[in-house]
Amino acid sequence: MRLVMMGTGPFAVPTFRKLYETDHTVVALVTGPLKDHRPGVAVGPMRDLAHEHLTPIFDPEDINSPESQVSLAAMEADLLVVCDYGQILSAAVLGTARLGGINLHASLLPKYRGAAPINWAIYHGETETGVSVIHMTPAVDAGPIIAQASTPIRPDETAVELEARLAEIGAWLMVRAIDTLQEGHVEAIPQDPAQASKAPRLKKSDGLIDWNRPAAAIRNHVRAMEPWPKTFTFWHRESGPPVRLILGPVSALPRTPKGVGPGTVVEAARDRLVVAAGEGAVLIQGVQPAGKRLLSTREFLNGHRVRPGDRFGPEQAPAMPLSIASR
RNA sequence: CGCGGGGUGGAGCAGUCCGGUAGCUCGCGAGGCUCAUAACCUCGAGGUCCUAGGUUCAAAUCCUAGCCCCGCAA
Repeated sequence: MRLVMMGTGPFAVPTFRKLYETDHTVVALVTGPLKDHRPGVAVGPMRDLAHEHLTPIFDPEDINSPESQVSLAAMEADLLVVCDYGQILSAAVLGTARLGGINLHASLLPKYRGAAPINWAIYHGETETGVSVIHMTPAVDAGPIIAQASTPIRPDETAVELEARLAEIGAWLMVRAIDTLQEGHVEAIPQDPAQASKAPRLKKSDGLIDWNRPAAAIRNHVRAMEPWPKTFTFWHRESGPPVRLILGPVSALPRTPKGVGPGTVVEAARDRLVVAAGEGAVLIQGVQPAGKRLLSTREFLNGHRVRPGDRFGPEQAPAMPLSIASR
């Protein structure tokens, strides 16, 4: 079949690579426009792969514009293979290929529809997720499911690690789906809207830690927000403005410190930095101060006088120890 | 010219505004204490304060130019 690959981000790379190992023809790569044209800026693995195989690149600002549709139609594709592309395709665009488009989505649809399914799955403490290949419809991530595969989420797996695994599984699933499509007999299963949930694109503010949540939830938060926006909090000192800290790896400690409110530093010595959470406590194993690289807790504490009793929390509202009173 | 932070013994930082003896927490070395220790005590080594020029009696600190590193830009 004549395939048009549509993808931009790293999640699409394994799928794109695998297409070249099939008997199908990759007619073109459709990808996001280059943002920074300065020399020396990497153009990205998707473009590199296309160059390597002498595949033409099409990178319109707006894929749904009439001009873009004309260009797509001229490719006379059988199928649009879409993965981590970044733009929503109109019905007209989907119609430019004989069989329409299929999309690889990194969740067990209908759960976690949207741009950041991996991150939100980890954030919510899911122990299993997967990939789905759907037939594309104008409603985002809502088309009938052609193929699906699940995988467990390891307890300490970060979003980056999970994404890499799912991309590989997804590439394999995509190729299988394409082959079944070619054979013509596809039993696509409609999604149950009642089971649907949302996984919206991440915002920087999604990285702000809420120390009132249980320690285990904070740990999930930290591993979910990789590689962006990361999780951060503010260290409120006796003197000077609050310092923004990006958290490195953290562990959840089961014991809830007595007599202090969530966000209070309960230990700050050597290589141990422990902060009270709403339930349990969080052991911070690495810290990145604003404008600095990631420091081990030991390095950080050598240079910064964090003391037990200091508060971690949002930038505003020091939220003086609300409850010296014990629980 | 995208925005911002920074360059001070091996690590992380303070000192810079307001020029005047190189400081803190560690690490390293020697010794001591201890049944013992990542604990504690004593002593010690180790620094062109990024570079070049300028101002000055005197520059880590002020002025000018440059180099390099990092974070955020989704």
